[in-house]
Amino acid sequence: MLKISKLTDYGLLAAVYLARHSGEVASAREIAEFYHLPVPMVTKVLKTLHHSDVIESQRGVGGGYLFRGDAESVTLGHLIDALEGPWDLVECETTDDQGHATCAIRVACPSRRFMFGINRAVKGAFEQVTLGDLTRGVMPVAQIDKPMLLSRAESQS
Amino acid sequence: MLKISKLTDYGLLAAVYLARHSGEVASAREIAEFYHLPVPMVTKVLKTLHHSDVIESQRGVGGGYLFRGDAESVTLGHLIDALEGPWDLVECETTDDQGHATCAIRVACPSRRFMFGINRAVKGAFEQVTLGDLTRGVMPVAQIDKPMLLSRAESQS
DNA sequence: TGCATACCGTACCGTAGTGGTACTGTTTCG
DNA sequence: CGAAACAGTACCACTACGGTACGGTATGCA
Repeated sequence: MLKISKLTDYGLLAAVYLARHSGEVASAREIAEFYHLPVPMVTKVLKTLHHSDVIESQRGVGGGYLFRGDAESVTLGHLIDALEGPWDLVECETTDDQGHATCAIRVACPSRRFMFGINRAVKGAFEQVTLGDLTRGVMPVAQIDKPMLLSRAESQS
Repeated sequence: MLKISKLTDYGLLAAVYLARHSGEVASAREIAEFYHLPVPMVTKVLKTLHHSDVIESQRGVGGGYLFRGDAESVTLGHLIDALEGPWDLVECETTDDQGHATCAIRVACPSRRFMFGINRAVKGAFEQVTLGDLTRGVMPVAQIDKPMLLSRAESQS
């Protein structure tokens, strides 16, 4: 349905919260209450972010999660990768462990090289937005450079 | 899971097929066999495209579907809208019949004005690719103009 | 007139992913 | 030693997706 899962959505919110309070420890409950979200959901997503080394965790009383580092060097693409796992707009794009495309309808592939481009376009857009932008509430505007686009298509065909 | 549904995928393939044979009538089976896809799936998606007035249909013996018009004036965004229906990256963005946002977690909204931007960014990217590009197998490259982006954010806050 | 072709509409179903909950550890601090 | 908070895993209801089936209608041709 072409939408980000709620879990990923929550993850972005949590990441923004921690980035806004950079260096400070915040418990899962604190974040959940701030956004009025179910605590278990937030803990789940925080674990995921921790596994991807986006945030740090501190166990025990007074523990929680914290973001330490440069918010400008963490991209939205990075966050979504961490939260959604490997993803692609179309199945044909997904690759297995060896990096081989697991293509269901091979015959179609040659007739839609464009899908690779669309996929890359969206990923590229995500890659250019940083966590810092998100914390500042930035509203990015995507553009596709048409002329460059066409020349690219020729050179890569 | 942030991916286009297979039905939409099939729809794009079908649209490309018809655009490549512009003005000619092609049956659902012809298209299905070309891409090695199940016929009922292709018919379903062709009906959808027809409902959105993207393609025309001809019933009876020797009938089928055909694309007539300017492939350059049909955008990828248009096609995806037709195939996926109204969509948004996050639920918070979706609006009801009156255009009001049906927001589950209202408190979070102010803290993520960025989501509107991301959403618009992706839609904007889709809007700049035409059916003509798709038939030519173009590989678009998305770009976000960062400086313009920031000034926009300020002016719109 | 009859029949085959092909679109039209709708309903159905198995499966997988999503959203959410629960429970049992394990670490840390007071 | 007990409360707070993370870690890990398992579970479940529900929805959407992918796919199929079937009865209906319009068209062309013999």
